[in-house]
Amino acid sequence: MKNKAITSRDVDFAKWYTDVVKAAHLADYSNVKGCTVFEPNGYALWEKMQTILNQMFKETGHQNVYMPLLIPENLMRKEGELIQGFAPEVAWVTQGGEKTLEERLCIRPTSETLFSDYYSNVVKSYRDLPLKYNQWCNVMRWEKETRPFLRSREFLWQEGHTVHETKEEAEEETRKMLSIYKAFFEDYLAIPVITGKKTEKEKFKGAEYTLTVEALMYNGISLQSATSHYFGQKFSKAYDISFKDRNNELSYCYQTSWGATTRMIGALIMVHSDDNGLVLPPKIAPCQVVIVPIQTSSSVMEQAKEMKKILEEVQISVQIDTSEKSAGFKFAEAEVNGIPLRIEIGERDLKEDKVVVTRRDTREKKEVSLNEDIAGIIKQMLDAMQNEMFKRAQARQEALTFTCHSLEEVKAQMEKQPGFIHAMWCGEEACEAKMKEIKGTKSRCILEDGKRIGDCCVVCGKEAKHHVIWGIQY
RNA sequence: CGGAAAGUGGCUCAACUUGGUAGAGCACUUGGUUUGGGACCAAGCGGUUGCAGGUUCAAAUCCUGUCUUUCCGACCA
Repeated sequence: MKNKAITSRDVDFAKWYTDVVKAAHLADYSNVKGCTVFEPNGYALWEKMQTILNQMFKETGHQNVYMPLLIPENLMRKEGELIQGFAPEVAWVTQGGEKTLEERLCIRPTSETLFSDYYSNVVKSYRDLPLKYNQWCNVMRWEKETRPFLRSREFLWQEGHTVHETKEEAEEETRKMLSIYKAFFEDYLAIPVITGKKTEKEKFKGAEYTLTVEALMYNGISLQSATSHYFGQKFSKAYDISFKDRNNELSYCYQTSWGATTRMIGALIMVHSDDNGLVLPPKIAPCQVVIVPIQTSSSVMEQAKEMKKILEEVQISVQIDTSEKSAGFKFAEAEVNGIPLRIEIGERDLKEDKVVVTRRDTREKKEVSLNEDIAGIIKQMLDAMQNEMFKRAQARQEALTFTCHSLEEVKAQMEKQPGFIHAMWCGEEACEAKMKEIKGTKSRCILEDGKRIGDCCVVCGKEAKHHVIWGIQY
């Protein structure tokens, strides 16, 4: 039976998205525009992402720290390009009336300035380098239009900020973090991504260059999903992060920053979920298996508890639905919440020494005998589901990836079905602006694969410099 | 920030045009019967209609402002 509360994905994608957010109890609206309540299911997903990313960051030598929420205006203004980029969306603290530049405070939209100011105090010698810090925090950007997880005014993220002795080391760090994000998206979120360099217009203001992870949603709209920036010495010179190098000379250090946000939850919804609600890849699902006792008799409950124990022994996360709801209600609830596998145990099964296992993504039911290695079978099913979800997302991305050689082709494609567009570009901003006239098509990233799919810029026809992926973004 | 629509118990909506005691279904609570795809019966709880102001004998209803949500643009993770 269809869940009446969820609009069909193919009828109204935007409505479907917000319906899933609400139906799966991920988030609720608050009284302040763009500030959402993270409900237990939504926050559990974020915690799971944090756990995995933290491990990846720590394995690569990063440490967590915490910087203040507030930034004095004069500190914010030291690096010119950054404040220029963020000025319209910075929220100021007006408590206390008129203030001087030193006294006026803003809520962090990002923390480059705070990290840089701190680094300028602690970095004295090449022996102090590198410093590889990360923080998990909230930031605030005063967005005009907001959507849960995809674009909110307050959002949660991690921002890594590192300082290095050499350009080479900093650039290597920038690349390494990009590859970590790519691995996280593909191996855990089961979302295929493309990576590349942002154009000058699309890069993070204040960076020398920005590397990006771009994903394609079910409806063909692109989502900038994580970024890794190389700063060179821009901030170190503005904030005076200098040190005595190996030749006893004063040098400015090289910096990076990289971040990923709660927007990843939005990506999970828009890539994998369906008209029955959330669908989660097993490796990111806070709860991987729900056991539904059909009856509440003690023999059934005993079997459910036994099953939970067996699965937990092999590190599978399990919940038993002990509510007094009907079986059908529990099935639907487990589905809308996106729990990867559901195990049904009832009187009928006890007699036959079996259970019924259902996969959330395909909704296929399978009978498994209790005489078999049930934990092994469940583990296999989770692995298969993880792999198949990635492959399905990959197939969808490929089906929505097109190559265009003229502006007319881009226009025709974007009006018919948006997606990733491969096209050559001359490097001029004017041509990017022309592309934008087509339903807001923007460059997603410059591919660094060295391939050329043509010699001429898709817009002006002059000599092409870059192979670019274009798309309409969230 | 421009254009459009909406806001009535937790949810979906009715009553608004033509001002006159706020209703229904679902959910929730209690009791009972149930349980293999969103169970059934019975009895209950819950709203001064987003907020503020105005008009009026009287406002969910008319007017003004404001906040929030959704959609379309512009801006952006």
